[in-house]
Amino acid sequence: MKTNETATQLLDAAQSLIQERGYNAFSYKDLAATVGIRTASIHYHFPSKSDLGVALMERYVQDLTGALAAIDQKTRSSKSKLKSFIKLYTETERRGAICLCGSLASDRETLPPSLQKAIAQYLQQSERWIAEKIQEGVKHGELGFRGKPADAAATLLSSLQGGLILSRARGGGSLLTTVQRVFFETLEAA
Amino acid sequence: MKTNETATQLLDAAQSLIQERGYNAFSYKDLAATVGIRTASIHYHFPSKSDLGVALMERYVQDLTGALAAIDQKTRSSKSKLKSFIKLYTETERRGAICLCGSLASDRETLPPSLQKAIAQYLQQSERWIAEKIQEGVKHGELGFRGKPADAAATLLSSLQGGLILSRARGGGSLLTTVQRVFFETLEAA
DNA sequence: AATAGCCTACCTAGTAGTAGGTACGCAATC
DNA sequence: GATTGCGTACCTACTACTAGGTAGGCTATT
Repeated sequence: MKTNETATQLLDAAQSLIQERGYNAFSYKDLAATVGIRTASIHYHFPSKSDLGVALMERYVQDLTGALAAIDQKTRSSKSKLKSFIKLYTETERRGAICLCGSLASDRETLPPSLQKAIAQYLQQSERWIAEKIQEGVKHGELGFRGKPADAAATLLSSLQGGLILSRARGGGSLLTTVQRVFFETLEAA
Repeated sequence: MKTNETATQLLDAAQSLIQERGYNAFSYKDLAATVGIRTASIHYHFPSKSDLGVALMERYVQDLTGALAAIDQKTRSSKSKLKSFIKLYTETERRGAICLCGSLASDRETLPPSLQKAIAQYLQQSERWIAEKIQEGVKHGELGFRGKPADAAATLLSSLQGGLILSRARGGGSLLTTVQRVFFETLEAA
């Protein structure tokens, strides 16, 4: 098998496992079983577990950048852009998973600094993008929010990340639909 | 040393470790080092790690029940009750920790069912209490919120739990102050 | 004398990671 | 066009260590 293929499979498997169980609750053994190679061979692609984690977050940040660009391109109104963003989270919720970054952030204190940085970067990028869209929406009279866009952005991201965790703890249901509704009630209160 | 004393010390140490690092990232060895006994002796108090986890969540639920009762007793207005509730979280934030229950909820899929139930109970109890206060506030004309109190309650709890995680990922600052501000802006938009 | 609380000494299973080797493909050289 | 040399992608077998957990003994209190 080609390097990239196996490496990609390993990243995919690791991502699923982290989103389902957490960074400290998966092993190279789990990965090996999923991909169909031996644990030792994983070290060829990712010398250490934290190397794998860093690679995973790098890919995740890239995916985010791509997803945000796609939203910006194909959607016009700020409100529908924000809805598309939230949809990224409701899809994760439907899978019964939590955000890779949220999962890693929970385990933050046990992770190497390089991973901690990647986590912060992902969240910061998300937050900034949300704040931009809110600001635009307010500017164009689409949204009637009088507070600071950055405040609403931080709150939305918090409630999405937390919402995923609580949703799973509830054992199902669409908590994020509720979060979205409340969020737009806040923004549209004119 | 008396049983209760050691057991309490073990619970305290375990709680700190879980709030800092997560359930799967602490061991009886860590506990033993903190409390000053051998790992084997911990099994005398808590035969298995999940027994410890369950005992911990039971205590945490009791603490919550007590805290909510105390708030209900000493505070009059719904708004200040909600503020007192949020203060429980800002104190956790200041310690650089996350909620015990939120931490366990992140690791949910790796935990025994008894613990999963305890987590759900804690969150449900919190959510119900918040919803009650919002409903009261609206009824007494204190809060001008037109949506469902249960929706706002679920959203607030999500943003508090998520906020604790994001705040730590940021490496400081008072994100929850922002969350609180946005929350009351939502509630008071009349 | 019984019991509570902790100990030493051990177990099994699993962890990340390493050492050394094999099979194979792809170039450059003869 | 066969040979040499090197890189890739994987393997088996192992190391050193940690995990939670158990058996049985010692000691101080009751």
